[in-house]
Amino acid sequence: MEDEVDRLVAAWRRERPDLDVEPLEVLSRVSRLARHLDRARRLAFSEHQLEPWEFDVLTALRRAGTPYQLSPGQLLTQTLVTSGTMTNRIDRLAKKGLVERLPDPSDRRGVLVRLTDEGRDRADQSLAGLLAQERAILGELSRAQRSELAALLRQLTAPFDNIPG
Amino acid sequence: MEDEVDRLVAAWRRERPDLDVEPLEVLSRVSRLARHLDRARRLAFSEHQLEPWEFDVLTALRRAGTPYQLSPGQLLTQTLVTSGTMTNRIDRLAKKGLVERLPDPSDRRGVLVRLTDEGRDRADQSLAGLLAQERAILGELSRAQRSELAALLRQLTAPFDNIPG
DNA sequence: CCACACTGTCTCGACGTCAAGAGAGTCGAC
DNA sequence: GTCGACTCTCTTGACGTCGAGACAGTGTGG
Repeated sequence: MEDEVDRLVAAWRRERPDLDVEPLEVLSRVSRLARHLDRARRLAFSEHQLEPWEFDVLTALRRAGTPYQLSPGQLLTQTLVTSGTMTNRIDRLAKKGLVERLPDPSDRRGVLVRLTDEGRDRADQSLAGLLAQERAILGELSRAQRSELAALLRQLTAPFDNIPG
Repeated sequence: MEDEVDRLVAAWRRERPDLDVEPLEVLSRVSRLARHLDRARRLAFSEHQLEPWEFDVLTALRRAGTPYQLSPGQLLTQTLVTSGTMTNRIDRLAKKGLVERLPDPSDRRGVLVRLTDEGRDRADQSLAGLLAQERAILGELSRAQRSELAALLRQLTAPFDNIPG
């Protein structure tokens, strides 16, 4: 089945036959798919009265395991936002009672963000919802294809995740 | 090589061994990679004094071929933004002299957005820059792997692009 | 020919993000 | 010890996006 990127690539080949636009076949699809996923996630989370950004922060803390706390800096690397954004997110989640800020006992510059009990429940509930939705989207692919796809994507993400930039 | 999603998935398996988090192997990588790509594109375009959103609109018009014009509605489906956003983008591009608004002769509700000569030049220049950068990112993969990856991604994007949602 | 539902674009206010930089605290070299 | 480079978090102001709705124009069924 044809998608929007097929049309996009065909158009470039007509308009700029001098250029090799093959990279777009992969990376434009990644960008567009991510955009579709954002929209789908927004819808899925609205049933739990949760925004995607709230989910990202709460689940990062949930994954950390007891006592469910991380520094703002650790949250930055997991969520790929800037520090100003993270300060703002923590403020709002704290106001809603889903996280709390504690001083870091071992570094007085530092802060620890800890999940409250309610925050933990919300994280657990919405993760289940997200997985259900993602499974539906991936229904197109066989198990073997999914693992093939994951492996190829890992090759592209690893440099970004390991050489900080 | 391990990436951040490997760590994320391992953490979930430890914290929530009752859940099957395999879908994250694919879709979390897509979202994170898109975020890294956004940052990289922002950097690449800054050499051309162009924002990513400007690139998206100008190249959509460029791809349309002479006379390089599309309706705002057509631009929406290509760029995956809302109509309010597109109005705003067209305003700003028009103020910079890169596009102009013309009345649609066949529908008096409608508008046609047309690329100016300068807009066309900027689109052409920055496309070349983007492709160079993307080629560097994809250097990790062989030609066969890239086409395998493109085919798998197409299966996921096609439903979104064809069943409007 | 005239309702009436629909389409295409724009307006508006609220919101989240970013980049740049400030301020407090840490730690190694000397 | 203490100077200076570095790290960590937060502040600020500008900016872009979104969602909801307004409005003009279209075109179809009765």
